[in-house]
Amino acid sequence: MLSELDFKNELNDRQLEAVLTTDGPLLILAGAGSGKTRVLMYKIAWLIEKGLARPNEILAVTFTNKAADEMKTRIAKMLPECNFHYVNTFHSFCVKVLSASTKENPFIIYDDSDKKSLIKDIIKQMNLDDNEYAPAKISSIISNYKNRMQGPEYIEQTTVESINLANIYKTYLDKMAINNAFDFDDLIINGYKAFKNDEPFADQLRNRFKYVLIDEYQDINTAQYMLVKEICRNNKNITVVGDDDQSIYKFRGADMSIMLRFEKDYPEAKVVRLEQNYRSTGKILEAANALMTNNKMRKKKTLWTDKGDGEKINLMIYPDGKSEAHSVVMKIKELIKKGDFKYGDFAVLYRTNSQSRLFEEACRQEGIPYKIIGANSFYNAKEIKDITAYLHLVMNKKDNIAFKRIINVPKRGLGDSAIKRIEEFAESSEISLFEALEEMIGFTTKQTEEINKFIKLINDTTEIAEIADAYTAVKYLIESSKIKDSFYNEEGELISAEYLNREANVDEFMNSAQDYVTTYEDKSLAGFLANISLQSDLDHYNENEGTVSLMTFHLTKGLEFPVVFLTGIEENIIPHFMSTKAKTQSLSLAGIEEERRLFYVGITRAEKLLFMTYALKRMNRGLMDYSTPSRFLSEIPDDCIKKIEDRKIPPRSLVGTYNKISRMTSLKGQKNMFDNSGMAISEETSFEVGDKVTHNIFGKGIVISSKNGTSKVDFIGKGTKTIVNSFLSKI
DNA sequence: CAATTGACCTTTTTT
DNA sequence: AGGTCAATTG
Repeated sequence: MLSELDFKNELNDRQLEAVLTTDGPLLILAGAGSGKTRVLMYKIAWLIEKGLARPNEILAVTFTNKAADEMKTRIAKMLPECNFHYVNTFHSFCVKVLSASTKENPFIIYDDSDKKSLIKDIIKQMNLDDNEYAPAKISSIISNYKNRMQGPEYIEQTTVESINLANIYKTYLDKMAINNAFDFDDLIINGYKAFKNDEPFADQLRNRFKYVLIDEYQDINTAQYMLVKEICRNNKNITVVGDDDQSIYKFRGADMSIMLRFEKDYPEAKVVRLEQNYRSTGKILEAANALMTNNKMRKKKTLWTDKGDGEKINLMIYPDGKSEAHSVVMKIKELIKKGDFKYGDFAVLYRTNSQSRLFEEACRQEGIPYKIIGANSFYNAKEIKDITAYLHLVMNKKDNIAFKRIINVPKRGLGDSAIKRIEEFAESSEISLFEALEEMIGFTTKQTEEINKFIKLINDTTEIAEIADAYTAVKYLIESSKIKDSFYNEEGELISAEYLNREANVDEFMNSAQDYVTTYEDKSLAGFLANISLQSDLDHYNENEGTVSLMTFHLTKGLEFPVVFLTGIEENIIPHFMSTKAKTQSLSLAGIEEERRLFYVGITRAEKLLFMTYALKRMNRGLMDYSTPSRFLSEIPDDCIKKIEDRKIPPRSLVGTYNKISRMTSLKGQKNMFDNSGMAISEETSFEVGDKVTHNIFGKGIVISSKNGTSKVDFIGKGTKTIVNSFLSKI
C-alpha cells in the first residue's frame, strides 16, 4: 500500500507535484538525471493505487523497449499484485493497434537495409544513376516526408530530380503495398490511419486509455505527434516528459519544437520543471550547464546538485586513436585495481560506431570483459538476416527483396544470369519472383533439382507456420535449409574460424524463437518476426552483467554510469562534420547545436568520474587524419577540467597481430567475449573446434577441426594448415 | 555461366 | 578498412 506520505519521502516537492497532478495536460520539463523515470513510475502507481485507472487504462509510451521493460518491472515491484503491462514504444504500440484493427494478412516489417534494397531496385528499374540517387539518401528523404505524414504529392515537382524523386517515392509505396510490408515510419502512419479511418475502433481505444504518459517527448516526430493527438482527442489527461537539451534524433524526424509548443496545444497545461540532478557530482554538472549556454534554441535552465563538487573532469590527450583506446582500457584496469569500481561501472562512449573497434581490440588485449551495444547487432548479422529473409518469403511469396537475398544462399548454382532470367519472366507475366520460379522451366538438371528443393522448403515451412508456432517453423527452416552445413567444407571442417560465430548466431536465433513462444501469447511466426524487427541491441543490454559498456552517445540516453569515458572529442567527430556542412548557415548552426546536445547527453551520463579523451591523429578509412580538439572542449570552464597529456605508446609486444585475431574471433553484438583463461599455456594435447592456439612459426590461429592428434588451424593472415597437436599451445 | 578475384568508392547518429 | 561491383577464371 502506498500513501502520500511514502511519496513525500521518496520525491522532492516538484516531483511530487508532477505525480499528484493527475488530471489535465501536464508538461514535465525534466533535466538530465532529475528523476523523470521515477516520476512517471510513481505517477502510474498513484493512478492505480488511488483507483483513478485500472492498469490497462493507462498508456505509457517510452523511447525504447528497454525503458518500457524497466518501467514494467519497477512498477511490478511497487505494486506486486497489479499487472501493469501496457508500456510501449510508439512502434510496438502501433503494431498492437494494427494487428487488432486489420483482419487482413499479417504484415512484415522492413528494416533499413530491406528498405534500401527495395529503393535500389526501383532506381535501377527507372534507369537512374544510383550515384546521383544514392539509395541511402533517398531512403532518408522518403522517411522525412513520411515522418511529416506527407505523401509523394507533397514533393514540389519543379525539376527533373524532384519528378524522379516523387516517382521513386510513389513506386516505393506501391511495392511496399504489394509486399505487404511496413517500414518503421509506416507503423506510425498506419497506426494513425487506424484511428482516423475506423471511428468505432478508435473510440473504443480512446475510452479505454484514461491516462496517457509519454516519455522523451523532445524526440517525438510529427507523425507520432498526430497519433498522440488522435488518441487524446476526447481525453486531456496527457502527461509528457522531456528535456529540449537532450533532443538528439532530428535525423529521424524528431522535432523538439513540438514539445516547446505543448502549452499552445493545451492552454490549460500545467508545467513542472525538474532541475535538481541526482546523478552527477558538481563539477560534471557545472561543465554540462556551461556547455549548454552556447545553444540558442532552448529553454533556459540550470541543473543543480547538493552532492558537492566531486572530481574534476579528466581531459586526456593521446598521439593516436590506438593509444587512446589502449590508455582508456589501462585506466579502467587501474581504477578496478584500486577497488572502488567494478567493470559494470564503466562506459566508453563514442560518436560513431567505427570508433568501437579500437576499444574492442584493447579490451580483448587486456582481458577486460566488455560488451558492445549497437550497430552490428545480432539481428544485423548476415546469417541472421538470411534466415529472416527466408521467413519473410514464407510469410509472403511476393516479397522479391527477400527472394533475391536468399535464392542463392546457400549456393544453389543460380547466379546473375539465372536471376536475370527469373526477373524477366516475372516481369512479363506480372508475377513475383518466387511465383516465376515455380512456373519456369529450362534450367540445368542440377539447378532444377536445387530449385525444387528450395520451393519445397519454402512451401513446407509455410504449412508448418500455419499450423504450428514460430519456434517449430524456425527450427524446421534452419534444419531443412541446411544453412549450417554450408559453414563446413566437404571434409566436414569449418571453412574458417569466422563461421564458428555464424553457427553460434544461428543457434541463438533458434533460442530466441523458443524464448518468444514461451513468453508471448501470440505465438505466430508473424508475431515473432514483428517482435524481432522492433528489437534493438539496447533492449538486451543488462547493466548488471559486470562488463564494461561500449556504445554511441546516442544509445546512452536514459542510462547512467559511475565512470564515463567520452572518447574522440575532436572536431569533425563531435561535432561530426556531416552535421556542420549544411546548405545554409542556419541549418549548420542547428546541426552544431544538436551535436552539442549530444555531447551534453554524454557528459550527463556520468555519476562520479568523467574522462574526456582525444587523439592527435587517427586512421579513417585507411587514411591518417590529423585532428584538432573539439570546439566544445573550449566551452567548458577551465576549473572543471584537469588536463593530462600522455604520449606513451603501448608496449611493442602488445601491438600487431593481436588486432587481427580479435577481429576474426569477435562475436557479434551481445556476446560477452571475456575469457578468463588468461595467457597460461596448457598441457592439453587435444583441441576443440574454436580453440585459440599459437604456433612458433605461424603465430596465432583458431582450430577449425581436430582429429587423430592433429588439428587444422586457421592462422591469422597465413591461411589454414594442419599441425600436430604437440606443436600447438592453447591461449 | 557460376564463382572468384581485383579495382574502386565511401564519409553519422537509429526505433 | 571494408564493402560493392565489374572483369576474369574454371
